[in-house]
Amino acid sequence: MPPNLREKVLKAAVKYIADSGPDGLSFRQIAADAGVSHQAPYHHFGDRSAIFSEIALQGFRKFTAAMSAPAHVDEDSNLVVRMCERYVEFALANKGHFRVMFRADLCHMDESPETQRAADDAFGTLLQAVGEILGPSASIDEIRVQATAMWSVAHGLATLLIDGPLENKIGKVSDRRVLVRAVARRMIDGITSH
Amino acid sequence: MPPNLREKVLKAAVKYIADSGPDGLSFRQIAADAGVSHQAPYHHFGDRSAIFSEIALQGFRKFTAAMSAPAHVDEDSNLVVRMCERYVEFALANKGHFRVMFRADLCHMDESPETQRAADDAFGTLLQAVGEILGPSASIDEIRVQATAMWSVAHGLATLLIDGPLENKIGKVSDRRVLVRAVARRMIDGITSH
DNA sequence: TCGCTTGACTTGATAGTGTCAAGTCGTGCC
DNA sequence: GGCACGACTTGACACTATCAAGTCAAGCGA
Repeated sequence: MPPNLREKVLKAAVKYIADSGPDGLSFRQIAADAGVSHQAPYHHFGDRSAIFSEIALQGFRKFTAAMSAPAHVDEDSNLVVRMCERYVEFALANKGHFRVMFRADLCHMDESPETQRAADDAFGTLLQAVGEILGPSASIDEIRVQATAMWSVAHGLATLLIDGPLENKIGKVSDRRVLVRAVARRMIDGITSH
Repeated sequence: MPPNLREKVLKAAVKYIADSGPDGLSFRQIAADAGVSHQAPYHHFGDRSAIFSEIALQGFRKFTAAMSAPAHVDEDSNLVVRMCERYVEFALANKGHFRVMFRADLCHMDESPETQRAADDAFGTLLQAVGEILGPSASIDEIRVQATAMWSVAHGLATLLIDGPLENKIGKVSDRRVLVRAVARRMIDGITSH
């Protein structure tokens, strides 16, 4: 009866994870909600970890697309600030994907090279952007350190905002933007004044 | 027969989490390993989430202690760099605790006010340290933003190093120190040149 | 000493879970 | 007509947390 059970299951899983986290996720419950037998989803994903790999794969692709999209008019003019902002906004807008993307214990990257490659691409996007800022004179090591710095800030902010102690303290998008920009500004000042 | 089952269970749980993450943790398995019935641990903790709350509580206390310890001779002279370093080193040295501390879904802070308070204390330590750096002229908002920036960097680095894509890339303590210091230096430059 | 609580368990049962192993059933193809 | 194959279903297994009763020794007031 359902035109595409696979999509339906995937969507339900992402929604559940966004609401309640990945741990309580139950294949059987999803199957019951979709009105199919408890083994129907298993047919499409084979394994509990397979659905997480798939979600992570989608997530990394969406992530890379979001990061490398052309600059919008109401975004910060600075590239690094913009990327930090996008990183955090992506995480907040795609909780269901983001919560899985950095959980190696769920994804089993080694069994899903596609997901691994999508993750590498995502990091590549970051490296490239930082390389552009620093200019051609920067060493690969320098770029790597700066990219790691930027990534850490954005990732730390995102996780603290989603699951951490900042969870309910900064709910409004406008407030979040102010915070992210303020934090990222410090970073970029540090980088360029180096 | 065992002098203190509670401690034994707690220790086993922390070790398991450090090795394999919190998700596969089984009360029954721990009980079996300890040579007691499957309900014995349940008597001490009442609930699966209770043991996570306890671990988080211990973690936050150890964390606060580690952060506010007097400066050691081979540490960076800069306070913020030192705190970032300690943060990351704490996370790496206490994976079992750290993995639980920022997982609100596991801890149920609202049911364990003690753990909540310990977490607040930890954030208080950070705020205080940043306040000292900025001096008495800094506004509370400014301190908060800077503390969040520092926290984000340290937290992002720690999580990326423990479970993220940097997991196996920077294993050596010496390399880690170089990276953390380099990243933190950018931060502090950004803060003081503000 | 009797009765009673209380802490530290044990035993048994229940519901829910992922996963293995067989079916079933309609569609398309040679 | 025969047959493979995708998309399921049904049934069973081992494992899990959790509820509900025991058991059993230590401690204590009367």
